[in-house]
Amino acid sequence: MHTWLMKSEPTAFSIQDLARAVKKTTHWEGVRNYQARNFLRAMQLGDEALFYHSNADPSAVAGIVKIVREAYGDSTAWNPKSDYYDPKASPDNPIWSMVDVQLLRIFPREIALEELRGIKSLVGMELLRRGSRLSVQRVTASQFRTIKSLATNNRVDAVG
DNA sequence: GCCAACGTTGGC
DNA sequence: GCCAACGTTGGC
Repeated sequence: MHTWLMKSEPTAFSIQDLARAVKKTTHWEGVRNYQARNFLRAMQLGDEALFYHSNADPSAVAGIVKIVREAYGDSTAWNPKSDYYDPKASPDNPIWSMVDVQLLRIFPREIALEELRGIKSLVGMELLRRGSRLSVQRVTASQFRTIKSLATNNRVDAVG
């Protein structure tokens, strides 16, 4: 199993929106960056991803989702009415991919970006890199574990 | 293939 | 709302 981090602006789609969705599942549509798309394509059934609220107050990791369908063509790319429309894409040549994710858990408390920056074992994490913008990122197993335990353990020093 | 211009992301 | 960082576009 691999672990990932996926960003969403909560004003567009929050983890609470996912909790309300049918089967707590959604298409992760609209990724329009090649590196992020390639990560989507590398995802395998059962992989887990941190759900990150970007451009939020505060920006924070809010929970965990599971990949329940591997990459397939992102149909919003050939829908002229979609915000994510790409005239170069078509059903025969999707260009862009999406996966389906299902909510695993909403953390009892969010882990804000500022808090993550204070955790020694997370130094070097892609999310914390200056200028990091990638909306789908790889996360190491140990980074994933650290953040998961932070969410249920207030003793930050225990894992920092 | 270089690189300036432009658009977007996202923290602050 | 500002703006740094980054990716993409397109002229040459």
